[in-house]
Amino acid sequence: MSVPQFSESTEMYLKAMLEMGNREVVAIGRLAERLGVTPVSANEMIRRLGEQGLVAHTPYKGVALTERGHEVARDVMRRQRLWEVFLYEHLKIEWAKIYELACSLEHATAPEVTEALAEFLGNPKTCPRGNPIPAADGSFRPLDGVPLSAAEVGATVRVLAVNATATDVLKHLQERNLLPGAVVTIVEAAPLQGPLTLRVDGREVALGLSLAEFVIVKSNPTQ
Amino acid sequence: MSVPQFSESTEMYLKAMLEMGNREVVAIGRLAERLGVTPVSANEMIRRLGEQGLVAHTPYKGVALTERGHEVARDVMRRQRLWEVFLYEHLKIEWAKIYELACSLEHATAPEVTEALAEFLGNPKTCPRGNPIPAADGSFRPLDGVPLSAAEVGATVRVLAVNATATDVLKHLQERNLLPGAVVTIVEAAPLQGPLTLRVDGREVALGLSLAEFVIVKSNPTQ
DNA sequence: TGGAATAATAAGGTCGGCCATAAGATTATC
DNA sequence: GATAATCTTATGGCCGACCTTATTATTCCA
Repeated sequence: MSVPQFSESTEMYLKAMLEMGNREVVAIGRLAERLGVTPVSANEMIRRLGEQGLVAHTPYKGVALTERGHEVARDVMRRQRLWEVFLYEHLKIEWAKIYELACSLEHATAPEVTEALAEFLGNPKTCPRGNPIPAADGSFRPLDGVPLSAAEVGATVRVLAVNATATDVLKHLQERNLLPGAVVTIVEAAPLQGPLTLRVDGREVALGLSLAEFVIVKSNPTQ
Repeated sequence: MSVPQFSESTEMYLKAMLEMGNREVVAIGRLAERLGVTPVSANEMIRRLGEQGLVAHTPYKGVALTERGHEVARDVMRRQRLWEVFLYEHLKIEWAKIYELACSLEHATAPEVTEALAEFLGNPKTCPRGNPIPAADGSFRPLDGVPLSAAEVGATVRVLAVNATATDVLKHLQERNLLPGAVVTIVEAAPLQGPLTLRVDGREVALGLSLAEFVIVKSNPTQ
């Protein structure tokens, strides 16, 4: 009770935009897809968010977070990733489930709880999926990696983070050892948007391109 | 995301009924008051809860939890009080605020998080306000104390629990040292529903009757 | 026993966030 | 430059949970 400065829905839209493009313009269609709503609904919602000064919408071009919206989104993401750390490190909850479970908690978390939690956790810098946690002062430096789907064939790269949010996708990646820290060689890229063939921990695995988008890697790993 | 089997509103109604009367009949007017809604709204909601088999409403008599409703309410209360323990013991959050903050979190807590949290906390039996935490198997024994407002003048009693939920009320009681474990002598009860005069920790304090309702004491304390 | 207080019901309204359908605007591509 | 794909806007509808106002029913108590 009491907490919500912004509605859960508002927070989800803003966080999705931050996750998808930081400050960049995002197509409303993509956003709708990610949030599981129709494009029409997303359009309506974006109009409301625009009226509140949280996003800037350029018709037919896309939508971007305003400074204010970016601030709120960082705060939501901070809460979310702190809860991920707690769920994984302290409650020993299954890695693939923590995003979804933390996502519920984030909207019910008052500022003083967020900061006390951060303190309790020792002010972690990254969540268990490898993503950076925005700091209390709002500073936030996104990872500078590239999606595995964009890495060169033949290259050996290190997984920095996993960007996925759906539990089943996370489970799928975990089963293939595609976790932060993993060292991966891109053996082959099948034509026609076909799957990648990878070597992970000496094992060959196939990975669809759309899944490979979720795996953020560093092109020249420190070996 | 995902969690809510029952709406937040449903959970609040059921929990309030459990807090107010366990399985007993509660007047809809009282319930509405506690939840901060109009009696008309509470009536509507009780009808809906009745249709779902969670409560049994006898017109002009009041409403009581069904077995099913009692079960759900116990679960909500369990989540709530476990979070209270976490917020107080681990996050070091101010005692008077934990009810309200835990209340937000309770509705966003999936079963596996509840149980992992209980484990993490060492399966506590009571919350920081002294109230028992329903067990995972559903067993729940309410306190057998009486409200301080019903204690005899001259008696010396021990505070078992504080039943209040509003932060300002909790703060008020805390400032007067009326916390679980405190030993209190009822010095005087003013006439016409006037305040009680108490001796707490050697200090004389006045306490309005409606506030004294929130303080649950054991009549013959183990000294 | 007759009011006062309380409870219940009815009717109509608001708000947020979603839906479908349909029509029009723009952009991208061949 | 035409057509397909995408985006936007409009209209109307739904649901949950609340609101007000008004009417009727019941209970309690002096």
